[in-house]
Amino acid sequence: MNYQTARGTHDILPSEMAEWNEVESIMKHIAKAYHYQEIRTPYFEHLAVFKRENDSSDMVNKEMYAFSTETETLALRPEGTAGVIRAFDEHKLYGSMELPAKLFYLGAMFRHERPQKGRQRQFHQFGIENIGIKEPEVDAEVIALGYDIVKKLDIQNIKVLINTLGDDESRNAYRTALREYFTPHLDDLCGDCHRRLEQNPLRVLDCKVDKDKDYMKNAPKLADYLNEESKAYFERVLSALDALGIPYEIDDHLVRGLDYYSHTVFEVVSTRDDSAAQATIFGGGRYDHFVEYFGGPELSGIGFAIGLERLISLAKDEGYAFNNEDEVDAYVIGLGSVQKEVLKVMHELRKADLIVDGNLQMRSLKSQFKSADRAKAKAIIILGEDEVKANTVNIKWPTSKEQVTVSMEDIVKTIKEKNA
RNA sequence: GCGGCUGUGGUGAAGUUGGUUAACACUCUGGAUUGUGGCUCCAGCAUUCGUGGGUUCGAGUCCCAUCAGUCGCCCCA
Repeated sequence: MNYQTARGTHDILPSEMAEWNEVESIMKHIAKAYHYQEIRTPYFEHLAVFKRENDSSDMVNKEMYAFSTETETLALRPEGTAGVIRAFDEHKLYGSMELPAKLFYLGAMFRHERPQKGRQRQFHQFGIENIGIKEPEVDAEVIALGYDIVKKLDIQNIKVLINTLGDDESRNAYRTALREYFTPHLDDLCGDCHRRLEQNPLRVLDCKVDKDKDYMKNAPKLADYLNEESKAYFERVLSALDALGIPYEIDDHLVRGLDYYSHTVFEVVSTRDDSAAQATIFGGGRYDHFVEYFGGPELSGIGFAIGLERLISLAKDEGYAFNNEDEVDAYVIGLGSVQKEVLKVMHELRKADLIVDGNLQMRSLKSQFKSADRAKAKAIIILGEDEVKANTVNIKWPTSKEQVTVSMEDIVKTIKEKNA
């Protein structure tokens, strides 16, 4: 029997938690600054929430953890947006919340892919959804929020890729053109592309298998099928980004894997060489019909998701200094049979809201000092049988080596004064 | 899902054409030194080389399978 984490899953160990907590707190902080509110949806939902008709994405078609009970078919969530929109509609938040509804989420996602660096089967995403208002400036604001997070972690080597898929009219016209164009080449297209041509012809352009074929290069361009409205919308998004000082690159091949997008789509990628194949830090876009799909009104929304594992690993690579907050205000050393007294002293200090550790074994003074060092104690309290008799303790501050003897009653006061 | 590479203690690793006590460094544990440590010195810490089979008189070293990681593809966060 082999007891190890399932393939593509990972324990986050105590030594790593400080980084996670810091990154999560930065993200929550920034989300708050943009006046977003947190929402938590279940880790599994009815399969149908994720697997929607006409969805050609691999994530939904090949990578989902789906399972059945006697009465229902469920799936572990592969992404956050579907659950959030489902909740938004189910609880009719469009009626009770000010629009745009500004929501953020944080949690694990599950995809059955072959693991690699920056790609796990259980991974964590922070994401936001801004639902109900369709204005180019909102799109820019959403991108700015993600950009702020990345910048806050001192990640410099990135670029923002952006594109527009246009509105329904533009995209339909373009789809028709693509189908007409590719149908004569059908025999020459790869298997995935056959499916894509049916479900979402835009993604044929994205195909890496067929990309070098001549007819690919001469394929119709989306830009030529955008109507004036869509072009104007995109222009305003770009000019808003300019106003915010966010540099970007227009990438007309950026289509993105999820089929529900329209208008603005974007992706922020690392430009570091060591980022390997998994360079995308966050990505997202606008969706026009998602809210209706789950039974709500016709509202447009926009959102993105950030991969936490990738973000943390990049922040480290880029030299971001994480705080190590595991130090202790006081460590209590006991000499002789004083365990009970040590316990009492610790108890008093903890009641006073201090972080305290101490030694409850019979151990040599030396090894106890070692433990105190390891606990990064700001103050070391030494308590022996003599002190117990005299109702005092010795307190030593390791950095200054200063030591005082105080009465039991004054420990909390002394520690608080000296540590501050 | 496809192809390549890798897998030795808590960590970084050495291990020659298979040859019998698995180097070295760090960490750790104990002691020198049960009343003031972080230096120094001494001692200890892998019946075993990811796991399971096989070849062989003999396997960490060869073969097969399997698991995991990693790189590329695909996809994406």
